Amino acid sequence: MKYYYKKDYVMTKRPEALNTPPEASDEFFETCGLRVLKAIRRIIRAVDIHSRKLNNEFNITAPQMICLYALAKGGQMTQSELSKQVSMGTSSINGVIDRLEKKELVIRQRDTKDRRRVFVTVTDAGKEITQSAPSLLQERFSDALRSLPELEQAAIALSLERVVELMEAEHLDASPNLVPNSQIDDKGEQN
Amino acid sequence: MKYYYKKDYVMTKRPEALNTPPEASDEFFETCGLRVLKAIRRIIRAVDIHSRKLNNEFNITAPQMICLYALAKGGQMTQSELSKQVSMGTSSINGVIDRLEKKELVIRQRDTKDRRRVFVTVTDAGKEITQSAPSLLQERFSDALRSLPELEQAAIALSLERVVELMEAEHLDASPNLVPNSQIDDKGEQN
DNA sequence: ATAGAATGTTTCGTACATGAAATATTATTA
DNA sequence: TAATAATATTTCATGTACGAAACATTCTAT
Repeated sequence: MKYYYKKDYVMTKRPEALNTPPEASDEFFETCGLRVLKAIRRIIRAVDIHSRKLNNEFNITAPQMICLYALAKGGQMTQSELSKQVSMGTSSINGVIDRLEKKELVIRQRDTKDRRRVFVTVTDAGKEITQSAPSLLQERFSDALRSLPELEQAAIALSLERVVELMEAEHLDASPNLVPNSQIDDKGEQN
Repeated sequence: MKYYYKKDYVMTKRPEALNTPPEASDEFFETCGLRVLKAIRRIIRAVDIHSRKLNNEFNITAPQMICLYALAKGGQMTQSELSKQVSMGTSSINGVIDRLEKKELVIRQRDTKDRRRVFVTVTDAGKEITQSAPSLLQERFSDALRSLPELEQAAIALSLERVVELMEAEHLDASPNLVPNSQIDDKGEQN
């Protein structure tokens, strides 16, 4: 029910920290908090710009690629299932699927048993894209990341996940489409 | 000059990794890279959701707050100047200022000397908001962050900034509105 | 002095992303 | 069975965010 970390990657030095810490000086925090916030904004921007570049070069954006990839990997799937897989709201997904469908990388088919459900399936053209460019998403950023020492890669992943944890804790009560979370990560981390 | 990690915050169970390291196995990377990417997407989502919540409760979104705050702190400013301050494109800023202007938290005034320029100024109502709610932006996320031990706060900030560095490296060549960067950070980090 | 370069802002088209409400379908239960 | 509840998708309004192009104004070199 509560958040947790992958068994192997845990912060050392965390036990006493829990006892010592209370008041990190406000001054220090001011710097740090703003640094974090600013960094997040810049990351968001960089992600956006990267996605546009993808779109110019390959006529597919990052969110579209992510959905296509998840569908290719997970097979036929309903939009709400997909939405959990990729951490997006159902209405956001809907637009993305619209665009993918228009490009014929994906088709929608109503379930014949329960006609409320609509399955989304990757077409052959769609599959081709995911195969020929499996790391379009990651691209040079990935190369850069890969070039860092493993330890630092892990540390970055951990920090980001920590931030996610902090941020999502706020919203657990407020996101209608979000499932409790124990549901989302069926295996410690969805996907 | 280089990034480093505080000695205390290292992963457990990873010591051999230090000796093995050069070529992070693709498998390891696969996990790590995807973890990072996924974490980033979730951060983006959390930020967005947080912003909407702000908007519901206080009728002002995070980007609007950020701009207002930057204007209050930096004083009268042109939109392109602001855009550098807050790491957003000029056309994005324009929309945000439109909305702030509509709420009368800000006014636009043409420079009488060089009539191309338009200064944006915070109104009294705007100032009041920035003062009465200086940390609306940060809110509970900040409380959470503040509650972490200093060292971990620092580690998180560092990791995020590392990610920014990696991501922005990709785009330096491709962003028409972006200034070289040495210009942006007048002191290693703008603001 | 004037054509054209440079600078600054705004508009336009597109895509994302969300929550709320509308719709469609199936399940429940009185 | 008929009202109602529950589930699933879609539509709508809003806001962010960007790049390219349109405008407006000033500067510059002829």
